[in-house]
Amino acid sequence: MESGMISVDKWSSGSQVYFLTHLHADHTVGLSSKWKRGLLYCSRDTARLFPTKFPDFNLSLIRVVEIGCWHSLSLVSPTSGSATTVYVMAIDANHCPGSVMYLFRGEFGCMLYTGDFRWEKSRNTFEVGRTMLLNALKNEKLDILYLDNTYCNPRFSFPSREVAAREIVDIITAHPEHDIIIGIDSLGKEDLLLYISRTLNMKIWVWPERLQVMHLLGFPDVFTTKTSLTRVRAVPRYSFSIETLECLNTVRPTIGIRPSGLPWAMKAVKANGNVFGSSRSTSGLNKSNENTDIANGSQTHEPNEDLRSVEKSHEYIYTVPYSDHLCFAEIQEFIELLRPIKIKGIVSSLSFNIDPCYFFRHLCGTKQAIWRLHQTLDNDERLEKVGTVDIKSTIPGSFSVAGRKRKKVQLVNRVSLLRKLGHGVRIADS
DNA sequence: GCGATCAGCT
DNA sequence: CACAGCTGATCGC
Repeated sequence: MESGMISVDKWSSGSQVYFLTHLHADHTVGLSSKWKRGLLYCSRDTARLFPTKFPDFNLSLIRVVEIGCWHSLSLVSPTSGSATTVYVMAIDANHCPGSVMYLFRGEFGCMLYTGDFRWEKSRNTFEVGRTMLLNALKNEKLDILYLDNTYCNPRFSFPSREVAAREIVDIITAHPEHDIIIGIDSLGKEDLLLYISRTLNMKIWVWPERLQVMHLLGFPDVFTTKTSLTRVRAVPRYSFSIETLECLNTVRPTIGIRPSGLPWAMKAVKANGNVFGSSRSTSGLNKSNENTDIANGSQTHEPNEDLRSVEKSHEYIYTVPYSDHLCFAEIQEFIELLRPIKIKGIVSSLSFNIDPCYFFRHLCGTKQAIWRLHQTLDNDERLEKVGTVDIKSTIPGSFSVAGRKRKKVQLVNRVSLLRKLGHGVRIADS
């Protein structure tokens, strides 16, 4: 059996300690109420929410990592077998309540695992997080960055959540006689609901389990399970469909709002056949940035803060690019700030390319020799090669990595295989 | 019968 | 397409 030191969002055996970035289901594949493989480190909010997801979990195994503080762990070096100390700091990831990124320092070097995150300059806590990260790094190099590359392609461009939230409020205001339903998940988008509530001075209906989550997180008392108190309801995304909307409209005029970055990403893919295809306007409402040369490193990519990006995809449905993952421009800013030696995406794709190395290798520290090897290859070949560079040769102590895979639908067998892979990383295997 | 995993859907 | 997730079927103990 493999032995290792630390796993992040990865729950197979063989590590000494385990870290969880946030409680979304695709990061907890393999975790269960019967967990007993070792200590589980997470943020305070995640710890607070833990029993709602894993009711019989042995809470004595949970260790809270306070945000912004260095924590030390006494572990056993998988290479030498002797005691070694690892330091870790959690930093707010602004993805969903409790979500954090982890910065590790140890014999393996310095690594940052972002988990899912967003990096919005306009957010009022942005400077706090940025300063925390830079102070923690001091002047030391970041050996490896495990990055949320969900939307790592210049075509994936959407505004800040602040802008998207205003658009959502505008839609609600423009429908004063309508009921409104908003599709959300079991965790995330709370800030959007609070913004709607504050701006329009109304309560928001949520389903009972969701109300419990709101209470556990200490949100203000603007959420209710009483339908009569409000015309705005946040409903589980899985129960949000055209059929649902049509059914509701037989009773009362109702519109649905889908907050998601995904349709914009997908539209870019669909309009061009692939993400590297020639630029073409996809809609009068949504103009993605027309930048195909990012890989050469000569251009910057500013977010579209002022575009009208609401899409009416159906008579009753508005889709708004409110994304809890960072867009391409934010990825670029994040990498330019940190200048890691090596980048590894935590999402790998079979259907279209989102490899951060393809777009940002010119921003990486000292790995030019490796990239140079591939410079004579054509684009397609290079794309395959850079994704498989073995980082074990670059980091003392060695890492072992498993990425979260995106699914490709045509190949059914492949899909079930990929499902097993899940998320996460284990560091410092022997 | 139970939990874990998988298929299929949005 | 599939962010993150649900339901229901099937598998293994």
